[in-house]
Amino acid sequence: MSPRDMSSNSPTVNDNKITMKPQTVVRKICPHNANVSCSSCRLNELCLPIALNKSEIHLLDEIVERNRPYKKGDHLYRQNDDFKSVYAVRSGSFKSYVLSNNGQGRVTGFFLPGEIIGMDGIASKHYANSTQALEHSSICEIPFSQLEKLSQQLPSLQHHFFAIMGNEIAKDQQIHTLLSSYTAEERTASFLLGLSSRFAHVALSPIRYLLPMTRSDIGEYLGLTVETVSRILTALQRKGLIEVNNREIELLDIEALRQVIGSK
Amino acid sequence: MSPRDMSSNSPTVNDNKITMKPQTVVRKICPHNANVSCSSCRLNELCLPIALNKSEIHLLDEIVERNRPYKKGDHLYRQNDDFKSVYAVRSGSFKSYVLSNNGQGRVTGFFLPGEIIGMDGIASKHYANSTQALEHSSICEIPFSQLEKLSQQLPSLQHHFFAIMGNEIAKDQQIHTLLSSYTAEERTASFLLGLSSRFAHVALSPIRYLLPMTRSDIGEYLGLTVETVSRILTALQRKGLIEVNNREIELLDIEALRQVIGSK
DNA sequence: CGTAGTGTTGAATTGAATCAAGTGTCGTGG
DNA sequence: CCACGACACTTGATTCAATTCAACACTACG
Repeated sequence: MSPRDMSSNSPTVNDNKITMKPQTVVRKICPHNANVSCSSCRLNELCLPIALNKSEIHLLDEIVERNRPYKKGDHLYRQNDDFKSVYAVRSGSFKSYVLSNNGQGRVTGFFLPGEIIGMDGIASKHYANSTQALEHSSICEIPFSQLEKLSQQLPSLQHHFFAIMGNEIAKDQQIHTLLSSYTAEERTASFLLGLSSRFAHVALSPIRYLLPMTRSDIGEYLGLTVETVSRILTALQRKGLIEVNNREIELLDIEALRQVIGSK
Repeated sequence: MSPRDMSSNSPTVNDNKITMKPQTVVRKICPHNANVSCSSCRLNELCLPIALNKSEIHLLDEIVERNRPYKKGDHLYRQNDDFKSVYAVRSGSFKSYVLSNNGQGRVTGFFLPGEIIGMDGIASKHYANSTQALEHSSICEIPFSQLEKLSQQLPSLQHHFFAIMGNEIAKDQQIHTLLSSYTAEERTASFLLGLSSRFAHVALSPIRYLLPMTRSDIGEYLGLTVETVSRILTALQRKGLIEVNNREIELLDIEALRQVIGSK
């Protein structure tokens, strides 16, 4: 159940912190952006606010910039741009990729609602990849220097952001293992199951979903060619483990899919 | 060897925890552990203390535990152990690995002096892999909850640790690209060059060094078999790019090695 | 309603794995 | 200090999973 309901009417107490407060409340109420505040966002639990109490969430709300929506193909930032913010996906999806010298792209990540983008730029102060919307999408931009400042004041925010970064590191290492030892079929099964549980997190069906990315994106992410991805999907379908219709995926036998990667 | 002689003569001061400081100075001066304090550690700039001033470093010194040396094969922690600390390599080297269900291990990382180990456990509170010493090695253990507390007090420490984690994320994504699109030769060349610059960071020769790990470790890390690693090293040697003698590597033509991965 | 992008399928090729048979090296205990 | 055994490493022959090349079908959007 969500924290929600926050007394919408009390601009009173909670802000004592950073400099000024009244205006921010006004901004939060801005009409044409429905679920605009962190406290009322249904992704609450995935994104940064988890573990913050109400007054803390208001402080976070103040630094979050809710940009205009991005349409398919729009870039959030490009490889080597100055690092300024991390981003939380509000709706839609994104992919990160790098371009090799020979022109080929390699996809380094996909991002669904509630997930955080851009942490690869923190250390070098430049984004290490480009990221673009895979469909019409919206984003919360969180200026990193402000996030750092706020983390000084809110131990639970610092703790949570360490956890988010640690989670990213753990996930990246799982992918390392996948890429270094899984077959094409194992990679694909693992990918489909991974998407499944990420969709479940945002209250979408874990057994029937639309792929936001192309076969080519999947291939570049998994270290396979488009043709191989296509063939594996067909093969998994023939075995009765999934049903594929273009971008629509249905997982018919999750247990058997888990078996595919069972020994790994 | 035993946990070292711990000041055999002063059962006094140094044990009790945080909150007191004068004693810590005593500990730092403990004779048989030459570069024991962060401020005098030659890895200063790689590890956490960078960007801290002297009094801040003293605070850090207080929470760092300098464990007894580890010998080859000793485990720092094992997969699924409770997460408690991150570790900075003081000397020697370590590898992290996971065991797959079918018994095979896959190496997820190598760690040289000045590098930080264990961040994969931050989010889940359990280490996601096992890590063990590749040779006789020593470590600084940094209890994470204390690091968090101290980061609340020292903005530059928080900033630096965010950067360390961001760097780990960026590195992991480079490896993603390597594993998903490089050939065996490109992976190997990239690996040798990567080690080269990491050795350079700790003031060791970037053109002539000893591999702390086996061919098999390298293979498990790069997603190749031992045989392939061996063949590639031989091939690079035949081409005159490197000289290999068992674990000893000499980079004869760094520019040509870069060319190997040039188009990527 | 056409065209560019996306996806599928088949046949041939190939890079790396596997299988196999060694040699080399190191640490330990006799 | 040497010999032994366990690893670590190398090299060759063969196999195989995935890529490459090629041709075609679908679909979606301006």
